[in-house]
Amino acid sequence: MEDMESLPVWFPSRQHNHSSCVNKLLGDAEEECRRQKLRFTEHRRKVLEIIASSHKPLGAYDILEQMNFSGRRQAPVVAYRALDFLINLGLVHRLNSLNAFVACMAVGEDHTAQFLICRQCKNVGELNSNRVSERIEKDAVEAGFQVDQQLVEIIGICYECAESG
Amino acid sequence: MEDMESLPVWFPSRQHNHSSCVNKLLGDAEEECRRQKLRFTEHRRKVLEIIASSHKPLGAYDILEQMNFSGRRQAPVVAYRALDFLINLGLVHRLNSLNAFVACMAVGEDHTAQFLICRQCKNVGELNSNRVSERIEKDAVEAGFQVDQQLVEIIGICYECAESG
DNA sequence: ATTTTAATGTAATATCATTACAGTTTAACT
DNA sequence: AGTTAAACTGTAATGATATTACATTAAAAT
Repeated sequence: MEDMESLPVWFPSRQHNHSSCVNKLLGDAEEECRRQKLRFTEHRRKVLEIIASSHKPLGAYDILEQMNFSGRRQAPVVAYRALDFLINLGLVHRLNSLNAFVACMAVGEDHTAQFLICRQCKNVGELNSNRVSERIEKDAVEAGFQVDQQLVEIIGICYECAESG
Repeated sequence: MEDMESLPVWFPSRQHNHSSCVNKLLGDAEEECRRQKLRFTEHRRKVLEIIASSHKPLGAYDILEQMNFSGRRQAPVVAYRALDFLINLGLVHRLNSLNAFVACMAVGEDHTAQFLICRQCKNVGELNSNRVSERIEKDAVEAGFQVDQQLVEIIGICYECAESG
């Protein structure tokens, strides 16, 4: 029988307002850091802000460019260090098919991040379907494989792009 | 109700003999090229041979090293050109989480390649579960997303590694 | 205050992949 | 067979992504 739970899907709409995302994520980050006694430094805040301001995936060097305070360009490792930190905290995801990064849209909720990547508008959303992750888990186990991590990236066309031709 | 079809899963066993894989793949390649009137050149054959001789994913530069006839080292683009060709033919897959390449173990069979990557022995297999791909397709569509391509990489521990501690 | 741990600054280098263009081979077409 | 077009190769340069190493500074723990 079909599972009838609703899908926890998220995709940025055209009239979507970024600043609320940024605020939410910064809040989540601060709370999470307080809880885990981690330091939310300037670099980390800045990188999170940059990523959260875009629902299109950003490369590490794109982020770096936006980190230039007063013309001073940071070394790549500065961005990568902050990214590692944010990824470990679950605030940022890495898209392996694009070598790029997006803000997590389901912070806190326990989810296997399944990404919806629109190849037209380049926006990225999350389809965090338990049905998918459980199906993968079950079939892998049935095949004798013990799953530690799932990586699901779905490339296609989002609703708005499909509508507008 | 549970779908009872058996899973088309493949994973290299310890006593697995590579040379039969190589032969099968070279045969598949020749046939496919004849059918599509494409040229199966020396570079392409060599790259396929190298990849098929390993079930551990190889980076482009690993492959390149093994292409050195008589000490002469090839330029990277030579490997990438052959890889592109073989990937388009469906004989080789790219693992996005590893920036590496493996031979396809289900040539001809229509499959969405779902990879099982053992983080201990580094071997890679294919779990080509229609149940998984259909679940992804359905849930994405339900979420208003039109799927062109699925990318599923499952990282964990294979049966033999789990057994041996 | 002192010690320890974590984060930063900076430079260098490693790794992965593509572009550009001239030359050659193969296939297709009179 | 000779000509043309298409595909493949050789070679060099460069672009894009990511990590290592190590000295210094800042923060937290004792």
